[in-house]
Amino acid sequence: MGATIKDVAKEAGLSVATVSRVLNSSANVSGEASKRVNAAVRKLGYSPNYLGRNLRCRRTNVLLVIMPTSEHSFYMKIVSGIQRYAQPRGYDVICASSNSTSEIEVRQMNMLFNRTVDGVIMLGTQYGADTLNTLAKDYDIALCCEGVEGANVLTVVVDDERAEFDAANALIDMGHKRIAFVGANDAVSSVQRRNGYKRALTERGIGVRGEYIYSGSFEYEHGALAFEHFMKLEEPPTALLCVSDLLAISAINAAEKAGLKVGRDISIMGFDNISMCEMMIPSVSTVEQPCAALGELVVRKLIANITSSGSVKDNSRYTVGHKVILRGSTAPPLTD
Amino acid sequence: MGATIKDVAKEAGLSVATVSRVLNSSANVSGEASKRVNAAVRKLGYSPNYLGRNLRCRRTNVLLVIMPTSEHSFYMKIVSGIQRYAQPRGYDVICASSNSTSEIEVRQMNMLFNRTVDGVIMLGTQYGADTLNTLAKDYDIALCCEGVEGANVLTVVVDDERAEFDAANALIDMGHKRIAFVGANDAVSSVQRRNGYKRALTERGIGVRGEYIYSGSFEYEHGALAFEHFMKLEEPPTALLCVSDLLAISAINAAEKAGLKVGRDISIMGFDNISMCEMMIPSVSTVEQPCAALGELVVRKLIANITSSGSVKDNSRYTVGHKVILRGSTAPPLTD
DNA sequence: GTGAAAGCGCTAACAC
DNA sequence: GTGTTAGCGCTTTCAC
Repeated sequence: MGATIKDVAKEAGLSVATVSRVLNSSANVSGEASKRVNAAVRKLGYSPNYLGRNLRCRRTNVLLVIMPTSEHSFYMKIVSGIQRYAQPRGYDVICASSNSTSEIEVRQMNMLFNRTVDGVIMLGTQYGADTLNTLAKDYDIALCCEGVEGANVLTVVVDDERAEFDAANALIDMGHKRIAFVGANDAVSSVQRRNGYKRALTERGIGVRGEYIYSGSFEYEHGALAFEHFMKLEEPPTALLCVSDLLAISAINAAEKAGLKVGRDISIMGFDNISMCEMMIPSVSTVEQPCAALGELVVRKLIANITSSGSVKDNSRYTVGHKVILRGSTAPPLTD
Repeated sequence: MGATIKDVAKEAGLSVATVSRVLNSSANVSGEASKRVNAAVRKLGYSPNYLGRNLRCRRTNVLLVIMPTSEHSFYMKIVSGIQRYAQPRGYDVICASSNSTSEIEVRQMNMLFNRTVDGVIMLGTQYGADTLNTLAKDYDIALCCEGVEGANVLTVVVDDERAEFDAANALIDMGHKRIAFVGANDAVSSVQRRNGYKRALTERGIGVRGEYIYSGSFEYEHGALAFEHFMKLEEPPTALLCVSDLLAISAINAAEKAGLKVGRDISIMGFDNISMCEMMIPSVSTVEQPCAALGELVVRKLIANITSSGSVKDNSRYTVGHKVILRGSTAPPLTD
């Protein structure tokens, strides 16, 4: 163990330069040399030290994905999409979770600053627009799933406004008029989705009621809390549009506990299309975010930025298509 | 961007050696020097290049966790436990997913061979015992959750045999006699759990029936397949003991679809205690694997191995405590 | 308390 | 087609 390129050179009776050439399969090496180098590599169990290589080459071919929370299969699906594109192109993808904590996120970002990785994809961030804009000048970063208002940084998201607009329309098409929205206060995605929800109601001639809009967070319990809030109203909604599947599932559980049959007495819809949606009884209607497509697109653009060093960077905002999926948790309303 | 230690030295009017000393807060630096270095660092926006540092120091203080699949919150919980211990001790934790593919796993392991990371924790592996034993000689590796028969490698797991023994006994205590086992063919953990299941039945004077043992894989659909298999029997079981929560949930869905009420007509129990267990209706009885404890212990021992370079390595197998958790998906049997 | 210089393992320019 | 060598950015020994 611990053999270096020098050891290989000695073993093969060649110079380190030639060994390096063979290792990097550059042209201008004789078959004879290749053979001897490969034999030496095998014999010594040599593996190139990437610290040396990367230091010299000023790049690592490693990309870091920072997730707000790791206990959410949705994010990992995006990572899978990222990997599927990046690996065949010579990039390793690693991930880390910030627990939505600024302190940890900064710490992860250090891997970018200290050259451990070539680029970072953030599936949500605590950074503000100003900081992101500054960072984007010097480093290759990208946002995915969750944009930041005013950040001129490579961003790939679904059109949240339009997606929730479509979801709300699907409920209206079923006959629902009393549709409530379960949102998370702060996130851009949540705000956009709320806008889409409002626009759908307005365009279809249904008034937007303040008491039908709940603002909590992405934490699980807020689904149940929202449900309880709505049920206390004089005229409770017949459908709940939730800003995430987890919130929808939380609300579904609360509703069932309260004796309602979801998908008959009340309709509840999520967002994301996590795998749990199909595992639940009833299965959960939702808006699909195309994780693989999100991941692939963002990493493709990021790699383009990394390799096009020098020329101007692509800081655009891209959107990928969503899809409303109706399952067992939604149905026409019993009452008007 | 891209300032080096040299630039800082020049800016501060000191040598690179002194700058390095300040940066690493070593003794023997005057307050004056510190002040000037820090000012220069701030002014230049300097961040040390870890490739240089790590190359020189021959370590990276980065640990890699390889998961068989990333779309499984259970693994990420362990990663959280690992992080919680490692970060305050100066180690960064990154993770990658092998999709249970040998090829990808080898590729991830390259980060160990090429010195990108100091150690690897595998939450399941495709490697055989021999390979692992060889690797463990030269590198710092550890297994967590899923051991490998015959591998003398640092391993931290729950006592699977005993855990499933306890789970089976819990069902027997409820009055069940016709208890079936839903296992995954290959994995050591599954085999151990089957042994525990058998021992419980035997010790309580209940015969082990071959047709009550299903061998599939950890893939979701096998829960449903197992359920269907058992229901075709002349004397179907009254309880299913599944080797994972996901399999249990799959079986629960199949049972409900077949018109059974789980937690009354049939009892179904999982393993792991993933967060979904509490979100399901009915909530899922299971055996808790203490993820945080697993992660903390394995990384503690691994770091000890890494830092005790030279002296002999700890290749022991440690177990951490499990806990049977009874919820809505299990109940006394209706019939004998 | 500080500086000069060697060297970690590697690649690539240059010379032959 | 191959070898020599400089140097990537850093830490650390050794002198002073």
